[in-house]
Amino acid sequence: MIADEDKVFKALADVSRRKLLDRLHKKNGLTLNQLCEKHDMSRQAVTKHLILLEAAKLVVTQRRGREKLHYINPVPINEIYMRWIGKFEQERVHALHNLKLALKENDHE
Amino acid sequence: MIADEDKVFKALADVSRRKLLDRLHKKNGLTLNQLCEKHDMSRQAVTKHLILLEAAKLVVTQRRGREKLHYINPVPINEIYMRWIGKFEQERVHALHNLKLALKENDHE
DNA sequence: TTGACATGCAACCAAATAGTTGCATAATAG
DNA sequence: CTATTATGCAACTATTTGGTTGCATGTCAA
Repeated sequence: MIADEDKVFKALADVSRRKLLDRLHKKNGLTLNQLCEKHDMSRQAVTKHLILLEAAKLVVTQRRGREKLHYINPVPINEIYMRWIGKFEQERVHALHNLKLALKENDHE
Repeated sequence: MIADEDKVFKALADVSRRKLLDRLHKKNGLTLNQLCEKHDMSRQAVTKHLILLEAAKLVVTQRRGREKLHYINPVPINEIYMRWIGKFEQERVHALHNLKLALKENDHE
């Protein structure tokens, strides 16, 4: 069973949090202050979002002196896909993937 | 771009709505009343959830006389996976690698 | 036609959410 | 040491969310 499926879904439900994940995806290991730049809200608001992302284990953190580094953790998203989304979509996604491969192969000819 | 990415994520954020999708996945084309059975809430609460699922295009409906039939639609979930979740998964190994490096660095202190 | 059944609509309520501000604490640079 | 920087904590607020109840509408069966 997924430990905190609900936490993951709820964490992903907010566009600000998805944007934070996007930023960590582009550049991993950002500090809180770095994550606050380019976001139109207070540092404390960002902190709260990061707390939820951490609780959902979508982000893991590490202290370096007075800084807190944030790293994206893809495992929960993978689990969501494997155990929940997959049950609806697995066959379809695989079919599309195979189709894409086939078309790519065709390109090479 | 995904038309209503936010609506889909928000629709999936509630456990009652995920359970409704589960039930439609097991047996498609259920009426509102059938969906209300086995759920510990009023018919109107279920209706509201179904409205959100419909708005996110996760469920499509069809009238048959005085009944309303509900069908699961896997397309939005597929899009979420392909365009959003996939981009994290592609980098999964890379991200884990960075995390491992960071933790290792911390060890050296 | 009339009563029962299936769904729709609107007003209301409590709790959760997303945000704010102000102050506290801890680490680093000079 | 002291000032600055980076983060943490707490109280407060407005809005959204998930639920309720009551009544209305539309369809079907007897």
